[in-house]
Amino acid sequence: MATIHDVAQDAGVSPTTVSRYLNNRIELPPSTAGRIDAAIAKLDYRPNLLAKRLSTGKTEAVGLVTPEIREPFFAELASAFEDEADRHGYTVFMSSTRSDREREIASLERLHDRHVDGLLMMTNTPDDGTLANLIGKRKNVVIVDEDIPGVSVPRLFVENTEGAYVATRHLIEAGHRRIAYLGGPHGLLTVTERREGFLMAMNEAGIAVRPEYVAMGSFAPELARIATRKFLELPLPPTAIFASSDYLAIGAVMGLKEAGVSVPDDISLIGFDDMPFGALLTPPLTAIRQPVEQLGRQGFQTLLALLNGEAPPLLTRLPVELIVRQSVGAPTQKDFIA
Amino acid sequence: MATIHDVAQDAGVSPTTVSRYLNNRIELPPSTAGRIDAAIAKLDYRPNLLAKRLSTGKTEAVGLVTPEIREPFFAELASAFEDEADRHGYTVFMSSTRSDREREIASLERLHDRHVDGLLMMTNTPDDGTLANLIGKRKNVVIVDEDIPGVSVPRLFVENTEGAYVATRHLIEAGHRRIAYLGGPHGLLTVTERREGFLMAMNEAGIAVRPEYVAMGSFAPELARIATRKFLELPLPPTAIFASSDYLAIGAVMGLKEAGVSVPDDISLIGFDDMPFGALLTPPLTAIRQPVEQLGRQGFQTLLALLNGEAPPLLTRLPVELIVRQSVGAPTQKDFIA
DNA sequence: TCCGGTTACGAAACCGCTTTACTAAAGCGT
DNA sequence: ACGCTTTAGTAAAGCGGTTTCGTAACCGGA
Repeated sequence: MATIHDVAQDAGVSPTTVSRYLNNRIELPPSTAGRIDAAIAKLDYRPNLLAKRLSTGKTEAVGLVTPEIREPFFAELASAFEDEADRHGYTVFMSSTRSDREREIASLERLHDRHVDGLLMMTNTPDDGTLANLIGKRKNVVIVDEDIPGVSVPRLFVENTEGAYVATRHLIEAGHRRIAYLGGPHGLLTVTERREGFLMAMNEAGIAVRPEYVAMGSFAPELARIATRKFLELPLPPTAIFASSDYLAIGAVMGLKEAGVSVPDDISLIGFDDMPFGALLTPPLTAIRQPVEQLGRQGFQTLLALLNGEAPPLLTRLPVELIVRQSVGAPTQKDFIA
Repeated sequence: MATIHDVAQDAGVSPTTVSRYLNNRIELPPSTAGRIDAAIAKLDYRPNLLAKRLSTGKTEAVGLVTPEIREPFFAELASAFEDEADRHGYTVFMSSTRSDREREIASLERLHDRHVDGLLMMTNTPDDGTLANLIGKRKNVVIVDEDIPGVSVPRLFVENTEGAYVATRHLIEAGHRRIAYLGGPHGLLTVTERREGFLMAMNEAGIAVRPEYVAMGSFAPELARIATRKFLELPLPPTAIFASSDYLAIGAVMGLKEAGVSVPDDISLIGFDDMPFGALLTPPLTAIRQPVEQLGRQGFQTLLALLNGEAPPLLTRLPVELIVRQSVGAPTQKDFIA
């Protein structure tokens, strides 16, 4: 492979000149510039990025840490993030930690190793302080979607509370009062906030929240399925379920289907996320939509601001939106009797 | 940040010694080794990978080029690929080209720029020779899933023909004879092969393929939806549809639902891919499953073999499997009458 | 003709690590 | 006590760029 020296030699100038010419740090007479251009073309010269980076200390690359790239939410966010990065001349290192703390740490180290100029961090397991501690020592980190408490870096979240509130109101306005809630694992910001939004709407409507209508603990569809079955076996089953994530909604759909309960005729269901598959369910899932694409793009922009020495806001909240499809209806007569 | 020089100084040895010690190229007396270890710990030294790479010429990183990381098929493949790479000490650069030729080319250049030691290439738009030309000049490229004709690098495909054959047989064995086919864009290996498998099974069963039962041209659900509506408006509509991709199956489901036709009572449907959402459809989709995970893992292994100077097979075919769910039934009485 | 200012470019140090080639000192057998 | 082999290291030259500092040549004006 040709180096800058080869080009310089061929053009009859010094490497310095070639370097400066290529980086627009010098104005060259057309004749010289022409010779350099010709040499580059002739030798098919491409600057060695490694060398350039070592020399400049900038990598023009950023990292994206996701728990699991397989999951549509993260995949979509990653896609938008990458597109935005690309648009700004940055390449991105994606890594999928599979929610493994070790791998999360490794990706943070990567930043330290100057692989990347900065990174966008996502996690979905509560931090015991390890991550916070590590992030505290690094620069140029942006946290998205789920919080890592105890560090002061820019964060980008959605309006979880507001979203859950709107979802719950939607059920209440449809006439439901016996509303069940499927929540995620304890200790996570999204989980806490969404639960809060749910409680807010219930309180506001003067509806007491029955403990037997609430199931928390995981985002796994399987647990949601089981919890849903339990709801149905209650002497007085709920007339609606708010699944605080579309994955939980899937589990609920499975549980309802098994029990032969039909949505929305027998029971209403609302999700949170609005993943593409929601529209494919039968009936299509009414849900709170998270602005995933924007989360990715704005995540990069925030990171870029950080890299440019600006001071982006420490906390940004993106709005969510209610997408009405067909999984929410009025409670049936039979429920009023029961 | 501490450099190898700082460590050397602190330990009272030369950088050479530290470097060799860290790379296991030298046996040091415990006292010296201890001093170096202590210095490393004390200074929190981490080797600068950029410098190391520049020096060694190896990056220990590989690239993964996908058309669209948002799509479950590629996301899942990427996840497996990354996991396998990680297990072998490689980090991976993922890039999502959005089927844009420019971006595909850029990712190939990246390899040339020594960003990565090698890469796994996936594309889903027919090549006009540009990609083939570029790949021909590079080393350490593995092609997966879809072919780029005209280059001689290791390829990893699934048994497309066999899969389509099995799917078609499954419909025929259920009693169908009026079978429609939804195919993808022309010029793609998977499309050609799957079509071939379909034709094989039909021929073998002595069933003539009616041109009005075949719709090709794209993997977009929307087109499949429209094609499905057309099938239904035929004087003698098909009793079964073979969607040669799950995305096409989604379109078919939409079209059927709109027309109020029920699956599998009125018409049977079979897909190809077996994406996670297939199980969520109503009814759950019977489909040919592609070994996506294995495609990713074996893709990396093949690449690794290439990097190690071995000569992996130029063509590997991974088997597919029929997953029977509930979208295929017998043709109804009414169909026999019609 | 000489001076000051451009113009056009180069030498060399540096980024942080690896690796080749080499050596001082210790250990060992006789 | 001497030569030979280990042992335990080192100096220096890269890898391929960037950047700081500097200068030779030319040019116009007094």
